[in-house]
Amino acid sequence: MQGAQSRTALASLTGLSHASMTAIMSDLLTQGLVAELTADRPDGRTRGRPATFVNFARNAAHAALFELDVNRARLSLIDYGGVLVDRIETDLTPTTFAGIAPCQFLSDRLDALLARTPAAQKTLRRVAISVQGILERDGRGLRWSPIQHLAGAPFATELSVARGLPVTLHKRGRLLAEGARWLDPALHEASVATVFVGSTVAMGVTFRGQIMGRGDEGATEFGHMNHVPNGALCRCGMRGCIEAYAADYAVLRNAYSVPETAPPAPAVPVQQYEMLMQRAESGDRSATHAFNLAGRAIGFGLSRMLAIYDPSHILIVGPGARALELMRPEIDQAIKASLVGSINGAPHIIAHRDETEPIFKGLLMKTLNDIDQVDFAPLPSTERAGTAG
Amino acid sequence: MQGAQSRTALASLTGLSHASMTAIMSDLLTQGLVAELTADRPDGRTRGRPATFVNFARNAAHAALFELDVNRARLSLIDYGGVLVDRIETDLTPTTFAGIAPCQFLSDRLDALLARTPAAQKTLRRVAISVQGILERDGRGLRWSPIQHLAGAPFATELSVARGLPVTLHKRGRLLAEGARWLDPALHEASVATVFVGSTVAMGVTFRGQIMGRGDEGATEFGHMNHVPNGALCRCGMRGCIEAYAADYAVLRNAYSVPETAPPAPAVPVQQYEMLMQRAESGDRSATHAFNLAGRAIGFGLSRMLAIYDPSHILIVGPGARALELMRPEIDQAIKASLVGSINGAPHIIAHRDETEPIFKGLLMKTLNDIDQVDFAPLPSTERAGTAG
DNA sequence: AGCATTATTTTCAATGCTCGAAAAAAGAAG
DNA sequence: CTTCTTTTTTCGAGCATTGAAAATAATGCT
Repeated sequence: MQGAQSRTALASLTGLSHASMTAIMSDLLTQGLVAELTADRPDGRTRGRPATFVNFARNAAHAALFELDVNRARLSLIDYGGVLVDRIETDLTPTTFAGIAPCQFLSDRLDALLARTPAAQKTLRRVAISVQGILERDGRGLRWSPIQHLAGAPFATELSVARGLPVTLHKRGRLLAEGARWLDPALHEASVATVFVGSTVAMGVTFRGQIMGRGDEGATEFGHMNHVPNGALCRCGMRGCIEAYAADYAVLRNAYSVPETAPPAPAVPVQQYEMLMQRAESGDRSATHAFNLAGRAIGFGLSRMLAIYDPSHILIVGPGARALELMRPEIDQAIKASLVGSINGAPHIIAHRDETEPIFKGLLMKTLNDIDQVDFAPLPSTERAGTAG
Repeated sequence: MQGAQSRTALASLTGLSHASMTAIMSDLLTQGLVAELTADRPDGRTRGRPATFVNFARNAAHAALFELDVNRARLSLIDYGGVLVDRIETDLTPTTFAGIAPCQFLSDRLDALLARTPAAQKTLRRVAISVQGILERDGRGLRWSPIQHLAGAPFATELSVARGLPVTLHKRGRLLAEGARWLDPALHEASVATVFVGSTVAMGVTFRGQIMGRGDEGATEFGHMNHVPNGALCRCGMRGCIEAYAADYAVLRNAYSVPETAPPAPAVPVQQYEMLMQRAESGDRSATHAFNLAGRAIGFGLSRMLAIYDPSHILIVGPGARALELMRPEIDQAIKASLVGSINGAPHIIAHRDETEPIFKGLLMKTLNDIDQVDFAPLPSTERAGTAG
């Protein structure tokens, strides 16, 4: 979504008439949600009345986006135009949240961020947090998370009270789905499964453009789908999950022939995981074997998913996306051993290079949408979606 | 959907105003799609202006519905009011379609049906066929079916040409989903997984009232989800499918200790399957063991499904629904061994007594809807759905 | 400079769907 | 025969949307 468009372009993009577009835009202009760009853009067309471009008014609102991962916390300040204004990154360790309450940690980062951009303080509308794990049913806290000491306290509610702002919690898998829709216009209304492979294995799923999962905050637990009954020990405490074969810690464990019932490492440094890939790419037997096991787990998982849900696109994102080619033979073989795979053929599985973009994009779009839907209440929901093309 | 309702009732049911309801109904009345009932119904209310009930005009259209199963073919004539007018049943054997082309078989039954109700001939609008197996992508034929000799010929197209009528082919799993929505108003907008257990294992899935699957005719292949790599031989030719443990032929095979790589029986008589249940219910060890294996396969299948899709309701239908209590311990145990199951608890799984009703109901509603949407083109789609309550 | 050309944007009257309120209708109760 | 109750219809208004025409703002050509 880059919204600098002429009214005519928006009209054909949304399928509305020019007349409607004028009416809607004059509404939004008086509300101060969009602005006309005076700077005439150097685009090819010269004849005719020059188009006046409209865009979201960047200062109409700001939002703070936290992305919490096993080894890193990232806080981004974005404006209503979807532009990244500022960003703070912090390393996390398995003991971080043993030393500081999650709410306090988040509040401190937020202070630091706002200190650098004081102007955003007045227009800050929302805080959104991306987490891994299983959310409470009400979406206000975590029941379980691979990030140590994070589950338990309802830190979203605490932060909301402390700051007097709406704070939303989003499962990473769900944001993957949201983000994938915006990576490519072709995916926006398609059925897409987006698989994250890295410190965890997660999946976001859209079905004809709708994000699947129970309730508004639902998501899948692909990483914890059973692969082998009573199999390898997973971080979640269960045995035989896909993640226990395909996440970074699992590949590490298998590459070094650690028994698969050994407790998983709480966090794997990025470099170590990258090194494993290099070793496998250069032919190292034990590393290759570990990635084969990972591919097999993902392959059977996908084959089982295909029996229920048959997306038009399968994307692999995250640090593990680089290892897709190492895993592909096993993935293909597992899928071919199933009826759907043998009849429909293996689906197209593609790796998306930038691991963090889908999650950030998803968080960003979801939050801007929340601002539109909730904070700036009665707007036609088609309007922001229309700028996708 | 029983449409005999007063305009006032319909208004509150649909949420539309009385004024709109009057307008819509007068439209439909002049189009001849609905009729007013003159027979005053003996309902409690006496005071006030008596309500005039409106209902679908039964003679506005008719449809012929085929339900093809492994051992039986059933043809039903229904009218626009959704009322069953007549029905013909025919036993099928694995050799039936070796002797007669599917199109010819269907056409013969259709002749027999129409001979008994000649009045329907003029208003017959559509033929709809419920089948098992995997459809071609265009939905006009079968790639594979457990019904012997049925796959291959594009008999839907042939019949359509021969009769000059639209003929649609529907995967049974999909109809399960459609039918389940109409079994209970509470299910209509819910997320429901409906599992058929009997001569096959099939599943229909709705997500917030929408039926899932690729394209308009998509459905799931739950029965052919892999349960155990390289496991029992399935009718589909693959190994380790859930069906190869949980369908009637699989239970039979396991109960008699036939090796699980032995070719599946092409059809199992209903009585034999019922007898197995009785033996298991009265404590027979080998029968109990066979149903345990079936429960385990279904349980792991559901647990794997839950990792991706978490429905609010799980229904078990079909002949095997009677055996649910035999299978439930293994189902529960398999689900409890997964992260989602252990955190969210085992979902509510309920058996639906009448096995054929969901499929027939689904076929009926889908076909009536097709008549509305396609044949009586530009009607507001809310109108029929509104009569659900 | 003046006019034709081109493309964008706005205006305007009309359409279609919806609604709330009031009115009309059809009986029962008193 | 009047009053009451409930259903159904009528009526005018509101609202989002549209196509067509008009207005606008530039360039290109003579």
